[in-house]
Amino acid sequence: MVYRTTPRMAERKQARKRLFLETAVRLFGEHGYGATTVPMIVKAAEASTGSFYFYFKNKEDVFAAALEWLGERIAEALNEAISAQTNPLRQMRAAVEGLFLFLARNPTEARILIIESSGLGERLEAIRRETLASHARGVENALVALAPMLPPMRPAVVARWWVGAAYQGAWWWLEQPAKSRPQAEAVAAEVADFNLRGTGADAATVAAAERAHAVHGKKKRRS
Amino acid sequence: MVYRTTPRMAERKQARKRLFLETAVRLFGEHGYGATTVPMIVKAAEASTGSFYFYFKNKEDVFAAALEWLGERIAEALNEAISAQTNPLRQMRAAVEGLFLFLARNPTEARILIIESSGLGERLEAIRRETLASHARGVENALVALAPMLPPMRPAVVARWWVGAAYQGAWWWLEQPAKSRPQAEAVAAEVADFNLRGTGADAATVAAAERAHAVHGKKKRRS
Amino acid sequence: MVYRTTPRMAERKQARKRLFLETAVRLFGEHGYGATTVPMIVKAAEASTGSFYFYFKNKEDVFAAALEWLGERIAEALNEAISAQTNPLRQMRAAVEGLFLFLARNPTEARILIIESSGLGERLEAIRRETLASHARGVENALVALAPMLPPMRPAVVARWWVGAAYQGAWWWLEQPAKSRPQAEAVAAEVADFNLRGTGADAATVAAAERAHAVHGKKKRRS
Amino acid sequence: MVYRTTPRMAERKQARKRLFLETAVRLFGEHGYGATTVPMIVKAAEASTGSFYFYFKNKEDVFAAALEWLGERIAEALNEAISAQTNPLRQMRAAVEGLFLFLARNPTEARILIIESSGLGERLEAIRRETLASHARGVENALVALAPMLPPMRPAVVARWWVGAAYQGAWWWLEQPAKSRPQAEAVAAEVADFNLRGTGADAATVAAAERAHAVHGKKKRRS
DNA sequence: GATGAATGAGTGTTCATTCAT
DNA sequence: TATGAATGAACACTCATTCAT
Repeated sequence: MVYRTTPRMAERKQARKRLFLETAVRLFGEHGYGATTVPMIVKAAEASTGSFYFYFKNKEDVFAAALEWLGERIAEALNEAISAQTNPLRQMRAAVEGLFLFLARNPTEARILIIESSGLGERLEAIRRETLASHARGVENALVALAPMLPPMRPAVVARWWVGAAYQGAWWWLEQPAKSRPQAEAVAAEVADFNLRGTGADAATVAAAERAHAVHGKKKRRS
Repeated sequence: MVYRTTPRMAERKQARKRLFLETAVRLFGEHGYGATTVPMIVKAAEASTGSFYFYFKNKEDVFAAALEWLGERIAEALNEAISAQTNPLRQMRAAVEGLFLFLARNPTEARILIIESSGLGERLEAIRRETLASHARGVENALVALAPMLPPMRPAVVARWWVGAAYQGAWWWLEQPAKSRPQAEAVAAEVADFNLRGTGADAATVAAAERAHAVHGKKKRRS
Repeated sequence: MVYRTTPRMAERKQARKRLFLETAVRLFGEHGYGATTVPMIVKAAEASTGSFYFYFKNKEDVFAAALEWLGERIAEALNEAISAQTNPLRQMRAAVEGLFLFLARNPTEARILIIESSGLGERLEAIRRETLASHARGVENALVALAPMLPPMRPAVVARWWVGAAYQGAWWWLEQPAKSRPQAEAVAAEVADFNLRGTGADAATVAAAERAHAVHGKKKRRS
Repeated sequence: MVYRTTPRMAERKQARKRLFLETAVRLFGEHGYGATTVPMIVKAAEASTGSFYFYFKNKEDVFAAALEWLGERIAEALNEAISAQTNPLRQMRAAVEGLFLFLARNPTEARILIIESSGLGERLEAIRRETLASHARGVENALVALAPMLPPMRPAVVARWWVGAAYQGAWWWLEQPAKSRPQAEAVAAEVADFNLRGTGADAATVAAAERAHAVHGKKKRRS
């Protein structure tokens, strides 16, 4: 007596949309926005044009959705990495490393965030800006928290090039021939070192932060 | 019996090509490679399609030429900034500041170096890579020269994100509403500080370098 | 869950393609390959550019298809004409007459086989060669069958100019102002006579062949 | 004191035009009318666009000139071949052989006469028609002269496929891989045999013609 | 929901032709 | 005369998008 309409269909629908999205992210990453065509996506997803336009208003729409989805995935990855740490300094370190590692491990998809900065219209640009900004935010907060111990600086700004260095590092890493690449983790640590030193957080500062932290919170992690 | 091309004609030809080039750089910077069409360039240059194809083999060809030309202009600017300094540390600082300022002052054109990283074919990608790499090279050399005074690091790699921070900084700066932007020079200095500290060149190192330098060359510039 | 293409749709599709094909054959025949443009075909077929390229990969592609289609139609006509005869000599005669009449009756389309021999790329040239060759083949077989009664000759070669004469005859006939044209059938017979005599099949041979034939198969047609 | 202007200049001018003409004939033969571009001709002739348009009104104009020039060359060759014979029958034979041999020996150029039958505009078509017709004329005259000895036929028409067979023969010959080609002269003779037999000129007729001829003219030709 | 045929504006590019030098 | 820069119409072809089935 159960009318099985909505649940399974909704599921299917979601799956279909997700399939398009994944395909789109990959193709956009590989070829860029302009050089990726709707026929390409449709073919790669083994679907039909009509189906595509059922789920997305237009090409820009998929790109936006792809961007957002990717942003979420990165945010998740970062949050996980950060929340594993409680000490602000360690969090900062975790943020760069997390970002770098995500980029290094999802190269094609990640490229979507690096390429095509302009000419995509306000809307897309806004989404991308927001994605990048959200990466920076975590760092910014940590910087603010540590401000007393650091040389004077504009946290919002510094956070930006902190992220810039991570991106650039990932880019460089990806350009290396796969066989002669250093360990991703090693490079991630190196970027983090560079950035941490860049903020002026020297050995003494680090030690101080550690101590300060040890006093307030004794615990470490949730389940 | 041979009808030579007069110097005047050659001059005109040069000017025409340059006009196309400048127009192209601007438009590519504004809209990206894919969204800039040949008709757009032609119209903006107030020329004709045929004329365009007389000077350039391809759309790709103009882009390559534009990239190269821009690369040269940046290199010039950097060289000038760097060669005004003799102390390696100051040179490094001059390099970041020079790059940042160039980007900040030639925003549309500079964007060409950031946009559309993939889908442009090997050739264009190679030119772009080379342009960016050449920026990093100056920094790299300085890093090598200072190696004994710095913590261990891969100069080639660090140079990359050094440049990355400058780009990201410029980008951030450009995004700010023009009226509320901080002084470009101030931000440039800030980026330089960040980067210098990032290399581990602390106050002591700087002082040491200054002294070392003072011995060889009877000083050069103001404090 | 699979949405099949209904038979009606398949039918429509076939019809559409055929429409393009017929239009193309006519235009190519009238203007030649180079002077026939895709817009011309599209307009004449009252369709759209996109539609055209939905059915054909290329301009070259339609030409190839047109050539093949025409070849089939001619082959059909010839086979019909030939198989109405059983005596090899009469078959040979039927072949020339059939070819001539086909050309004379489908002038514009037929022209496609004569025009633009070079500069069409290997593929097209191959198709055309094959079409012409297949005409010659029937004649060749008959020549081989009759070899003992004829002067020595290279059947493959002779078959070629046998066909050549038919083409040239048709061409000449088409050039005549429509009103002063002799009866197509009369000219066809004349070409056949010329060709038959050319092979050396004189009155005696013909008679012999008739007799030989009469023995096996109890006659077939009228005098 | 001699003002050397006109004579040498006129010479030069002629040479230039001739150069263009030769180049054009070659290229048209190789690629066809449509696929041969003015730039191609200009480049191959190592001249300039302006120069080209100084000598020819337009592209069609060169093609016409090329056609005419080629026609003259063939006519010359044929006349020479024919006038070496006095007996009409031998002349007919010489005509086919001459034509075949010319085509076989000047393949690229000759192709110009086979390709591109339509779509070239009335004027060009007329020139081409005339060129082909003039080949047929010699044959036609001979046929008329021999009419009493031959079966009834339309000389003008038969002459056309006589020529057709020669063309087709040459075409076939040219298609053969160069190394496995039979001797051009042998094929020429074969074509001539075929054609002669086609006219109904049997052994008896030939002998009669020989005799008739021997009576009137005793001489033969120059060295 | 799904399909794919249909559309036509728009792209990159070529080429015949003109004309100032 | 000779040159080659300049023009713009036209071509082959693509692609985002719509819509009848």
